[in-house]
Amino acid sequence: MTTQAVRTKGAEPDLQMEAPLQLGELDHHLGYFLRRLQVWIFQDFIAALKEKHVRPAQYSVLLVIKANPGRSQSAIGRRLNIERARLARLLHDLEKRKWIRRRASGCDARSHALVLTADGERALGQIKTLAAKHEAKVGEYVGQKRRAELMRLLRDFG
Amino acid sequence: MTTQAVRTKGAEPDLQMEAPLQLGELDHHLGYFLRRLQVWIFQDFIAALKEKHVRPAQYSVLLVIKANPGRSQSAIGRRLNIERARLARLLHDLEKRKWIRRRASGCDARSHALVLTADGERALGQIKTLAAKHEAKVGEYVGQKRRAELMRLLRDFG
DNA sequence: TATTGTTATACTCTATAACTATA
DNA sequence: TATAGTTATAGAGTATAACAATA
Repeated sequence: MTTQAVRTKGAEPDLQMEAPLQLGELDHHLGYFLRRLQVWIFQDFIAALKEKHVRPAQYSVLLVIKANPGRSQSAIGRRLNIERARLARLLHDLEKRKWIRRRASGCDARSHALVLTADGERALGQIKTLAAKHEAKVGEYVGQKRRAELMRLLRDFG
Repeated sequence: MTTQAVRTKGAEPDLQMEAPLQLGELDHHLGYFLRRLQVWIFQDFIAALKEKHVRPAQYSVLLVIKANPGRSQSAIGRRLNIERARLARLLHDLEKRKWIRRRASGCDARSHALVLTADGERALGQIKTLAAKHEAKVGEYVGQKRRAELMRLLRDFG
Protein backbone atom coordinates (compact mmCIF):
# COMPACT_ATOMS: atom_id res chain seq x y z
CA MET A 1 0.00 0.00 0.00
CA THR A 2 2.94 2.34 0.52
CA THR A 3 4.92 1.36 -2.56
CA GLN A 4 4.61 2.77 -6.04
CA ALA A 5 3.52 5.99 -4.43
CA VAL A 6 2.45 8.88 -6.55
CA ARG A 7 3.32 12.33 -5.26
CA THR A 8 0.88 14.97 -6.17
CA LYS A 9 2.22 18.49 -6.30
CA GLY A 10 0.64 19.92 -3.21
CA ALA A 11 0.55 16.74 -1.15
CA GLU A 12 2.53 16.07 2.01
CA PRO A 13 5.72 14.16 1.18
CA ASP A 14 4.90 11.64 3.89
CA LEU A 15 1.39 11.00 2.72
CA GLN A 16 1.96 8.42 0.03
CA MET A 17 -1.07 7.92 -2.18
CA GLU A 18 -1.84 5.35 -4.81
CA ALA A 19 -3.15 6.66 -8.09
CA PRO A 20 -6.75 5.48 -8.45
CA LEU A 21 -7.13 2.79 -11.10
CA GLN A 22 -8.75 3.69 -14.38
CA LEU A 23 -11.47 1.51 -15.88
CA GLY A 24 -10.44 2.02 -19.48
CA GLU A 25 -13.11 1.00 -22.01
CA LEU A 26 -15.00 -0.70 -19.22
CA ASP A 27 -16.31 2.76 -18.52
CA HIS A 28 -18.52 2.46 -21.61
CA HIS A 29 -20.09 -0.91 -20.87
CA LEU A 30 -23.52 -0.82 -19.30
CA GLY A 31 -23.23 -4.47 -18.30
CA TYR A 32 -20.30 -3.70 -16.02
CA PHE A 33 -22.14 -1.07 -14.02
CA LEU A 34 -25.34 -3.11 -13.86
CA ARG A 35 -23.32 -6.03 -12.57
CA ARG A 36 -21.56 -4.05 -9.86
CA LEU A 37 -24.79 -2.80 -8.28
CA GLN A 38 -26.55 -6.14 -8.78
CA VAL A 39 -23.78 -7.96 -6.94
CA TRP A 40 -23.91 -5.51 -4.04
CA ILE A 41 -27.66 -5.95 -3.74
CA PHE A 42 -27.56 -9.75 -3.98
CA GLN A 43 -24.82 -9.96 -1.35
CA ASP A 44 -26.90 -7.84 0.97
CA PHE A 45 -29.96 -9.98 0.26
CA ILE A 46 -28.07 -13.20 0.94
CA ALA A 47 -26.73 -11.82 4.22
CA ALA A 48 -30.20 -10.59 5.24
CA LEU A 49 -31.81 -13.99 4.50
CA LYS A 50 -28.94 -16.09 5.80
CA GLU A 51 -30.77 -17.23 8.92
CA LYS A 52 -33.59 -18.59 6.74
CA HIS A 53 -31.18 -20.24 4.29
CA VAL A 54 -33.00 -18.66 1.37
CA ARG A 55 -31.18 -17.62 -1.78
CA PRO A 56 -32.45 -15.06 -4.29
CA ALA A 57 -33.63 -17.65 -6.80
CA GLN A 58 -35.52 -19.60 -4.14
CA TYR A 59 -37.17 -16.43 -2.92
CA SER A 60 -38.29 -15.49 -6.41
CA VAL A 61 -39.78 -18.95 -6.97
CA LEU A 62 -41.69 -18.86 -3.67
CA LEU A 63 -43.16 -15.46 -4.51
CA VAL A 64 -44.23 -16.49 -8.00
CA ILE A 65 -45.82 -19.71 -6.76
CA LYS A 66 -47.74 -17.75 -4.13
CA ALA A 67 -48.89 -15.22 -6.71
CA ASN A 68 -49.82 -17.94 -9.22
CA PRO A 69 -50.86 -21.08 -7.34
CA GLY A 70 -51.37 -24.26 -9.35
CA ARG A 71 -49.10 -23.40 -12.25
CA SER A 72 -46.57 -25.80 -13.75
CA GLN A 73 -42.80 -25.91 -13.38
CA SER A 74 -42.32 -24.96 -17.00
CA ALA A 75 -44.57 -21.91 -16.58
CA ILE A 76 -42.65 -20.75 -13.49
CA GLY A 77 -39.34 -21.40 -15.18
CA ARG A 78 -40.30 -19.45 -18.29
CA ARG A 79 -41.47 -16.49 -16.20
CA LEU A 80 -38.28 -16.26 -14.17
CA ASN A 81 -35.89 -17.47 -16.83
CA ILE A 82 -34.81 -20.43 -14.73
CA GLU A 83 -33.74 -23.49 -16.70
CA ARG A 84 -36.03 -26.49 -16.09
CA ALA A 85 -33.21 -28.76 -14.91
CA ARG A 86 -32.15 -26.21 -12.34
CA LEU A 87 -35.75 -25.50 -11.28
CA ALA A 88 -36.38 -29.22 -10.70
CA ARG A 89 -33.60 -29.36 -8.13
CA LEU A 90 -34.55 -26.05 -6.57
CA LEU A 91 -38.14 -27.27 -6.10
CA HIS A 92 -36.92 -30.59 -4.76
CA ASP A 93 -35.13 -28.64 -2.03
CA LEU A 94 -38.21 -26.53 -1.24
CA GLU A 95 -40.31 -29.71 -1.11
CA LYS A 96 -37.87 -31.30 1.34
CA ARG A 97 -38.44 -28.29 3.62
CA LYS A 98 -42.22 -28.85 3.20
CA TRP A 99 -42.68 -25.32 1.88
CA ILE A 100 -44.23 -26.38 -1.44
CA ARG A 101 -46.22 -29.31 -2.82
CA ARG A 102 -46.33 -30.72 -6.31
CA ARG A 103 -49.92 -31.81 -6.96
CA ALA A 104 -51.19 -33.71 -9.97
CA SER A 105 -52.18 -31.24 -12.62
CA GLY A 106 -55.51 -32.85 -13.60
CA CYS A 107 -55.29 -31.51 -17.15
CA ASP A 108 -51.87 -32.77 -18.19
CA ALA A 109 -50.42 -35.89 -16.60
CA ARG A 110 -46.91 -34.70 -17.43
CA SER A 111 -47.00 -31.53 -15.40
CA HIS A 112 -47.26 -30.68 -11.71
CA ALA A 113 -49.41 -28.00 -10.13
CA LEU A 114 -47.21 -26.09 -7.66
CA VAL A 115 -48.64 -24.70 -4.44
CA LEU A 116 -47.33 -23.40 -1.14
CA THR A 117 -48.05 -25.48 1.97
CA ALA A 118 -49.26 -23.89 5.20
CA ASP A 119 -45.66 -24.15 6.42
CA GLY A 120 -44.53 -22.45 3.25
CA GLU A 121 -46.96 -19.57 3.72
CA ARG A 122 -45.74 -19.10 7.28
CA ALA A 123 -42.08 -19.22 6.29
CA LEU A 124 -42.65 -16.86 3.39
CA GLY A 125 -44.27 -14.38 5.77
CA GLN A 126 -41.11 -14.21 7.85
CA ILE A 127 -38.92 -14.18 4.78
CA LYS A 128 -40.83 -11.25 3.32
CA THR A 129 -40.23 -9.25 6.49
CA LEU A 130 -36.48 -9.78 6.17
CA ALA A 131 -36.61 -9.04 2.44
CA ALA A 132 -38.43 -5.79 3.09
CA LYS A 133 -35.72 -4.71 5.54
CA HIS A 134 -33.13 -5.57 2.90
CA GLU A 135 -35.00 -3.54 0.29
CA ALA A 136 -35.03 -0.57 2.65
CA LYS A 137 -31.25 -0.84 2.88
CA VAL A 138 -31.08 -0.91 -0.91
CA GLY A 139 -33.07 2.33 -0.92
CA GLU A 140 -30.58 3.93 1.46
CA TYR A 141 -27.57 2.71 -0.49
CA VAL A 142 -28.86 3.70 -3.92
CA GLY A 143 -30.90 6.72 -2.89
CA GLN A 144 -34.70 6.72 -2.97
CA LYS A 145 -34.97 8.87 -6.04
CA ARG A 146 -32.39 6.92 -8.00
CA ARG A 147 -34.00 3.66 -6.91
CA ALA A 148 -37.36 4.78 -8.27
CA GLU A 149 -35.80 5.90 -11.56
CA LEU A 150 -33.98 2.59 -11.96
CA MET A 151 -37.19 0.66 -11.30
CA ARG A 152 -38.95 2.65 -13.98
CA LEU A 153 -36.14 2.11 -16.50
CA LEU A 154 -35.66 -1.58 -15.80
CA ARG A 155 -39.23 -2.81 -15.33
CA ASP A 156 -39.65 -3.69 -19.01
CA PHE A 157 -36.96 -6.37 -18.77
CA GLY A 158 -38.48 -8.29 -15.84
CA MET B 1 -49.49 -25.12 -23.24
CA THR B 2 -53.18 -25.75 -24.00
CA THR B 3 -54.23 -26.88 -20.53
CA GLN B 4 -55.38 -24.70 -17.68
CA ALA B 5 -56.72 -22.33 -20.27
CA VAL B 6 -58.26 -19.08 -19.22
CA ARG B 7 -61.14 -17.84 -21.32
CA THR B 8 -61.39 -14.11 -21.54
CA LYS B 9 -64.83 -12.74 -22.31
CA GLY B 10 -64.32 -11.59 -25.85
CA ALA B 11 -61.79 -14.23 -26.87
CA GLU B 12 -62.32 -16.97 -29.42
CA PRO B 13 -63.32 -20.21 -27.70
CA ASP B 14 -60.68 -22.08 -29.65
CA LEU B 15 -57.88 -19.71 -28.79
CA GLN B 16 -56.81 -21.00 -25.42
CA MET B 17 -54.61 -18.56 -23.60
CA GLU B 18 -52.53 -18.90 -20.48
CA ALA B 19 -52.93 -16.20 -17.90
CA PRO B 20 -49.63 -14.33 -17.67
CA LEU B 21 -47.82 -15.05 -14.44
CA GLN B 22 -47.70 -12.38 -11.78
CA LEU B 23 -44.43 -11.47 -10.06
CA GLY B 24 -45.96 -10.83 -6.64
CA GLU B 25 -43.69 -8.88 -4.28
CA LEU B 26 -40.82 -9.47 -6.68
CA ASP B 27 -42.25 -6.49 -8.49
CA HIS B 28 -40.87 -4.25 -5.74
CA HIS B 29 -37.31 -5.55 -5.66
CA LEU B 30 -34.75 -3.54 -7.59
CA GLY B 31 -32.29 -6.43 -7.45
CA TYR B 32 -34.61 -8.64 -9.47
CA PHE B 33 -34.90 -6.20 -12.36
CA LEU B 34 -31.21 -5.33 -12.32
CA ARG B 35 -30.41 -9.02 -12.45
CA ARG B 36 -32.71 -9.75 -15.40
CA LEU B 37 -31.13 -7.12 -17.63
CA GLN B 38 -27.60 -7.91 -16.42
CA VAL B 39 -28.05 -11.58 -17.30
CA TRP B 40 -29.33 -10.73 -20.78
CA ILE B 41 -26.35 -8.47 -21.39
CA PHE B 42 -23.78 -10.95 -20.08
CA GLN B 43 -25.23 -13.77 -22.15
CA ASP B 44 -24.99 -11.60 -25.23
CA PHE B 45 -21.41 -10.64 -24.33
CA ILE B 46 -20.40 -14.27 -23.80
CA ALA B 47 -21.91 -15.25 -27.15
CA ALA B 48 -20.21 -12.31 -28.89
CA LEU B 49 -16.80 -13.19 -27.42
CA LYS B 50 -17.19 -16.95 -27.69
CA GLU B 51 -14.71 -17.31 -30.54
CA LYS B 52 -12.05 -15.58 -28.45
CA HIS B 53 -12.88 -17.64 -25.35
CA VAL B 54 -13.07 -14.50 -23.25
CA ARG B 55 -15.44 -14.20 -20.31
CA PRO B 56 -16.67 -10.91 -18.85
CA ALA B 57 -14.32 -11.04 -15.84
CA GLN B 58 -11.30 -11.75 -18.06
CA TYR B 59 -12.22 -8.88 -20.34
CA SER B 60 -12.53 -6.48 -17.42
CA VAL B 61 -9.12 -7.52 -16.08
CA LEU B 62 -7.44 -7.08 -19.47
CA LEU B 63 -8.89 -3.59 -19.84
CA VAL B 64 -7.85 -2.51 -16.35
CA ILE B 65 -4.30 -3.84 -16.80
CA LYS B 66 -4.03 -1.98 -20.10
CA ALA B 67 -5.31 1.23 -18.52
CA ASN B 68 -3.04 0.82 -15.46
CA PRO B 69 0.11 -1.03 -16.49
CA GLY B 70 2.45 -2.17 -13.72
CA ARG B 71 -0.10 -2.34 -10.91
CA SER B 72 -0.37 -5.25 -8.51
CA GLN B 73 -2.88 -8.07 -8.36
CA SER B 74 -4.35 -6.76 -5.15
CA ALA B 75 -4.86 -3.32 -6.70
CA ILE B 76 -6.64 -4.80 -9.72
CA GLY B 77 -8.71 -7.06 -7.53
CA ARG B 78 -9.80 -4.22 -5.27
CA ARG B 79 -10.79 -2.06 -8.24
CA LEU B 80 -12.93 -4.75 -9.85
CA ASN B 81 -14.09 -6.45 -6.66
CA ILE B 82 -12.52 -9.74 -7.68
CA GLU B 83 -11.36 -11.93 -4.81
CA ARG B 84 -7.57 -12.44 -4.80
CA ALA B 85 -7.80 -16.24 -4.94
CA ARG B 86 -10.03 -16.05 -7.99
CA LEU B 87 -7.88 -13.38 -9.63
CA ALA B 88 -4.74 -15.49 -9.18
CA ARG B 89 -6.27 -18.30 -11.23
CA LEU B 90 -7.75 -15.93 -13.78
CA LEU B 91 -4.32 -14.33 -14.32
CA HIS B 92 -2.67 -17.73 -14.50
CA ASP B 93 -4.96 -18.51 -17.42
CA LEU B 94 -4.18 -15.20 -19.16
CA GLU B 95 -0.48 -15.84 -18.62
CA LYS B 96 -0.77 -19.30 -20.20
CA ARG B 97 -2.19 -17.59 -23.28
CA LYS B 98 0.77 -15.19 -23.19
CA TRP B 99 -1.53 -12.18 -23.01
CA ILE B 100 -0.10 -10.83 -19.77
CA ARG B 101 3.18 -10.95 -17.84
CA ARG B 102 3.82 -10.78 -14.12
CA ARG B 103 7.01 -8.78 -13.62
CA ALA B 104 8.86 -8.27 -10.37
CA SER B 105 7.52 -5.19 -8.68
CA GLY B 106 10.84 -3.63 -7.70
CA CYS B 107 9.35 -1.91 -4.69
CA ASP B 108 7.72 -4.81 -2.91
CA ALA B 109 9.06 -8.31 -3.37
CA ARG B 110 5.66 -9.75 -2.48
CA SER B 111 3.76 -8.20 -5.34
CA HIS B 112 3.79 -8.52 -9.12
CA ALA B 113 3.58 -5.75 -11.66
CA LEU B 114 1.03 -6.75 -14.27
CA VAL B 115 1.45 -5.78 -17.91
CA LEU B 116 0.01 -6.81 -21.26
CA THR B 117 2.35 -8.53 -23.71
CA ALA B 118 2.47 -7.59 -27.38
CA ASP B 119 0.28 -10.64 -28.03
CA GLY B 120 -2.08 -9.41 -25.36
CA GLU B 121 -2.33 -5.97 -26.93
CA ARG B 122 -3.09 -7.55 -30.29
CA ALA B 123 -5.69 -9.91 -28.88
CA LEU B 124 -7.32 -7.13 -26.87
CA GLY B 125 -7.62 -5.06 -30.03
CA GLN B 126 -9.70 -7.77 -31.68
CA ILE B 127 -11.63 -8.41 -28.48
CA LYS B 128 -12.54 -4.74 -28.19
CA THR B 129 -13.97 -4.76 -31.70
CA LEU B 130 -16.27 -7.64 -30.79
CA ALA B 131 -17.14 -6.02 -27.47
CA ALA B 132 -18.07 -2.79 -29.25
CA LYS B 133 -20.42 -4.70 -31.56
CA HIS B 134 -21.96 -6.30 -28.49
CA GLU B 135 -22.38 -2.93 -26.81
CA ALA B 136 -24.16 -1.64 -29.92
CA LYS B 137 -26.59 -4.55 -29.58
CA VAL B 138 -27.14 -3.61 -25.95
CA GLY B 139 -28.01 -0.11 -27.11
CA GLU B 140 -30.58 -1.49 -29.53
CA TYR B 141 -32.08 -3.84 -26.96
CA VAL B 142 -32.28 -1.30 -24.16
CA GLY B 143 -32.85 1.82 -26.24
CA GLN B 144 -30.18 4.49 -26.62
CA LYS B 145 -31.89 6.97 -24.36
CA ARG B 146 -32.56 4.45 -21.63
CA ARG B 147 -29.02 3.14 -21.92
CA ALA B 148 -27.62 6.63 -21.35
CA GLU B 149 -29.90 7.21 -18.37
CA LEU B 150 -28.90 3.90 -16.82
CA MET B 151 -25.21 4.69 -17.29
CA ARG B 152 -25.70 8.00 -15.51
CA LEU B 153 -27.60 6.40 -12.62
CA LEU B 154 -25.25 3.45 -12.18
CA ARG B 155 -21.83 5.02 -12.72
CA ASP B 156 -21.38 5.81 -9.01
CA PHE B 157 -21.34 2.12 -8.13
CA GLY B 158 -18.61 1.09 -10.58
C1' DT C 1 -42.70 -35.31 -32.87
C1' DA C 2 -42.82 -32.13 -29.17
C1' DT C 3 -43.26 -31.15 -24.22
C1' DT C 4 -42.81 -32.01 -18.99
C1' DG C 5 -40.00 -33.23 -15.70
C1' DT C 6 -35.77 -35.78 -13.95
C1' DT C 7 -30.90 -36.98 -13.49
C1' DA C 8 -26.13 -36.26 -14.57
C1' DT C 9 -21.96 -33.77 -16.06
C1' DA C 10 -19.00 -29.83 -16.71
C1' DC C 11 -17.77 -25.10 -16.23
C1' DT C 12 -17.89 -20.47 -14.04
C1' DC C 13 -18.15 -17.71 -10.08
C1' DT C 14 -18.10 -17.08 -5.09
C1' DA C 15 -16.57 -17.88 -0.40
C1' DT C 16 -13.23 -19.90 2.77
C1' DA C 17 -9.25 -21.58 4.74
C1' DA C 18 -4.47 -22.75 4.91
C1' DC C 19 -0.04 -21.82 3.44
C1' DT C 20 4.58 -19.07 1.88
C1' DA C 21 7.16 -15.12 1.65
C1' DT C 22 7.69 -10.84 2.50
C1' DA C 23 6.63 -6.12 4.97
C1' DT D 1 1.12 -8.70 12.87
C1' DA D 2 -0.42 -7.60 8.47
C1' DT D 3 -0.22 -7.97 3.42
C1' DA D 4 0.62 -10.30 -1.45
C1' DG D 5 0.02 -14.12 -3.70
C1' DT D 6 -0.97 -19.27 -4.22
C1' DT D 7 -3.48 -23.55 -3.77
C1' DA D 8 -7.44 -26.26 -2.44
C1' DT D 9 -12.28 -27.19 -1.39
C1' DA D 10 -17.23 -26.54 -1.34
C1' DG D 11 -21.58 -24.36 -2.87
C1' DA D 12 -24.41 -21.90 -6.23
C1' DG D 13 -25.67 -20.82 -10.91
C1' DT D 14 -25.54 -22.00 -15.81
C1' DA D 15 -25.44 -24.89 -19.97
C1' DT D 16 -25.88 -29.44 -21.90
C1' DA D 17 -27.37 -33.93 -22.92
C1' DA D 18 -29.90 -38.03 -22.21
C1' DC D 19 -33.91 -40.23 -20.61
C1' DA D 20 -39.05 -41.65 -19.34
C1' DA D 21 -43.68 -40.50 -19.57
C1' DT D 22 -47.15 -38.16 -21.85
C1' DA D 23 -49.26 -35.01 -25.43
